[in-house]
Amino acid sequence: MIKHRKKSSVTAQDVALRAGVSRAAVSRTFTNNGSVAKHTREKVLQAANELGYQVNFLAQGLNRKRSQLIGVVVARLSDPFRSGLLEGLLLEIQRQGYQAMVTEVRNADGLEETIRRFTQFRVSGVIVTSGQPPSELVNECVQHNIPVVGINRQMDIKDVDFVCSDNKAGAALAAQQLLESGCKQLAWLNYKDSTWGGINRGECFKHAIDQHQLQALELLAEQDGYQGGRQAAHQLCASQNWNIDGVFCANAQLACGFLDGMREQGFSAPQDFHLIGFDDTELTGQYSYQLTTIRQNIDLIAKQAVLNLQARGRDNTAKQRFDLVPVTLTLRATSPALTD
Amino acid sequence: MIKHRKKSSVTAQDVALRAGVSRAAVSRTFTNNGSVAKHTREKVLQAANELGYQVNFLAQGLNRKRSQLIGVVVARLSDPFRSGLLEGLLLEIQRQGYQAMVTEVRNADGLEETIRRFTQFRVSGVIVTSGQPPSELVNECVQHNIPVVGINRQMDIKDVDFVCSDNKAGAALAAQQLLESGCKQLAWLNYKDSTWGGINRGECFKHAIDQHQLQALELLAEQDGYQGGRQAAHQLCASQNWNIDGVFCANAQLACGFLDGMREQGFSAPQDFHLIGFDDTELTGQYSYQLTTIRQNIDLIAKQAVLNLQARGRDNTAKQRFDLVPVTLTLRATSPALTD
DNA sequence: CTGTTAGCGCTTTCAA
DNA sequence: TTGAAAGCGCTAACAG
Repeated sequence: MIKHRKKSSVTAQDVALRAGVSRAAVSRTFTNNGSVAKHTREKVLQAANELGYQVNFLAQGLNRKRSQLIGVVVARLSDPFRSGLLEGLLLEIQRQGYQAMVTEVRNADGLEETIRRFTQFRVSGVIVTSGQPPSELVNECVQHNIPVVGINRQMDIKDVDFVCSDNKAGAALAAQQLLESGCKQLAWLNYKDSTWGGINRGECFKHAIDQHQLQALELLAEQDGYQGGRQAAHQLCASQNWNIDGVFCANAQLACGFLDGMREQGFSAPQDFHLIGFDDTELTGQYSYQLTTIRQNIDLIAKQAVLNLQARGRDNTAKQRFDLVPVTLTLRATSPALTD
Repeated sequence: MIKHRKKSSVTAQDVALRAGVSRAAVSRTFTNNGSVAKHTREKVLQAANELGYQVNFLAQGLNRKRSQLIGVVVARLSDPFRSGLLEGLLLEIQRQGYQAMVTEVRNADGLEETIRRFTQFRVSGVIVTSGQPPSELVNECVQHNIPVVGINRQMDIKDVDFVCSDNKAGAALAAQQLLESGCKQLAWLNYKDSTWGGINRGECFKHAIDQHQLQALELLAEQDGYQGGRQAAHQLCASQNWNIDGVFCANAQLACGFLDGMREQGFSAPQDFHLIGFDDTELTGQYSYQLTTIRQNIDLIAKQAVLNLQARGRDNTAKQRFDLVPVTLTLRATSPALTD
């Protein structure tokens, strides 16, 4: 009775044996690395097929000192823009033949731990969509030759590439639209502990209307997201004789909340005021909102992020990059197209 | 001049050398596996600290034939429920000390490729929140001793554990609420190519009202999501003398779309009809919707899923599990609480 | 409790 | 173009 030792998985050795070649030949055909004779290659492929061979990525990565993993840091996926961005990133990462490791991070400690974990898996790159990577950690990545790219983050870290929606252009578009629509009293709504992206948009907005000798009232929501926007609206209405007629918001959630908050008080857009958000999520297009927004090009952002990772993977001496991704104005009901 | 060879990363060997112990001792202290004298342990820890040593997970996994990775299959993250579920899963996966690999899958081929990739990384488990894993692939997992759990999927695959919201209870709650609110003509709205979860809810709903000698009109949306619901409403209104006064929807997106669609035609809930959705996403609670829904307990689902993975990892001979996670009725404006 | 040893499965020089 | 051989960094018997 033959003891048929059941191996848990087929290895390159098994394939080599069956194809009558060496382990090296198998490796070569599967990585398109060295040169393999057409004939050998076919033998290997057939044997592999018959055996159901699959490369062990752990072993491969260990050897190459680099896995085909890309680490992605996310937070607050409940925000549709953020989940949309993640979706875009996943698609692009997969399209380029990588596999995404994703971590939800709640605070700076979490970020640190996460990035450390990423390096332990020898990822090919790290994409940060939330939080500010501590420069010490980034250094660790650089030492391991792991490229890091930040999306919509403050661009103040050495050795990290950034891709960011063109907040300045977006703010200018919003300002232009509001002013050309005849708004006289503008306001800017943001979460009080906003991320850099929001703050940056606000600064750009103020700067844009400053050109017209105007100033924006600054509304700071106590909470983030929908509820924050709603409460901000309530507060605004509670204040005596407010006369705002044009509002620009740091993101779509705030904007929708603000719109609803105003509605609760009996005001609506565009009748009583104009409203422009930022992000253009699915929600903003819905009948009950029909929000005019600045649209971020998620696909492009994702593509650019992965591209940067790859580029720096090839040449880590490249100069730090700051990519601005164009945004567009999506006109809907809350600040409709101008009809000359 | 000493040639100081710059090693790219610190290995257990380096730590061992510095601490004056063997490589094995280092391994032991870091995996809490064998027994280590307190003193040795401390020496190792200190040396590791000084050197900035981090376990190489690729090597560890290769050796153990199992990485601390968990593969998660997702789709259509634009649906808030789905992104919420992913968030819950990420949190739980991390809490249990694993790291999530996530793949967005668009079709059956993609699922197959993905699961294969997961096995190549020797994941500790696979969580499928979208698509139906081909049983052939599942077999491959089982061979590699990789547990698979499906969430809200059809429970018809051998060797896969399932965790699923209690659709039956949810449908019953919805039916009860609608009937007790005085609705006489019920309808059930679903996407025409719905996933199993939706279909199952519908069947349960029909069954529930059947007990009261009632039948539900079946509304099938041509599209999924918000727009599908909206169009379904338009279609309903276009049909002559419809007299529906209570609607149950397969998910929140459809429900919100339906509500908006009806509003566009001049009808609203709860004045003209009652409406209950399924999922209870952030959106459903917003002022403009205030949808009464059946709430799925995402945290529990996530917890249960990871638990099942772990349990089966320990004992893969365990009996196939079908876990039902309780749901609750969240009463809001579109079908308000009964006031006796 | 500790060190020695033999791999895990793959890639990659280096000669042939 | 091919094979032999030396690791990648870690774990897990096994013997002391």
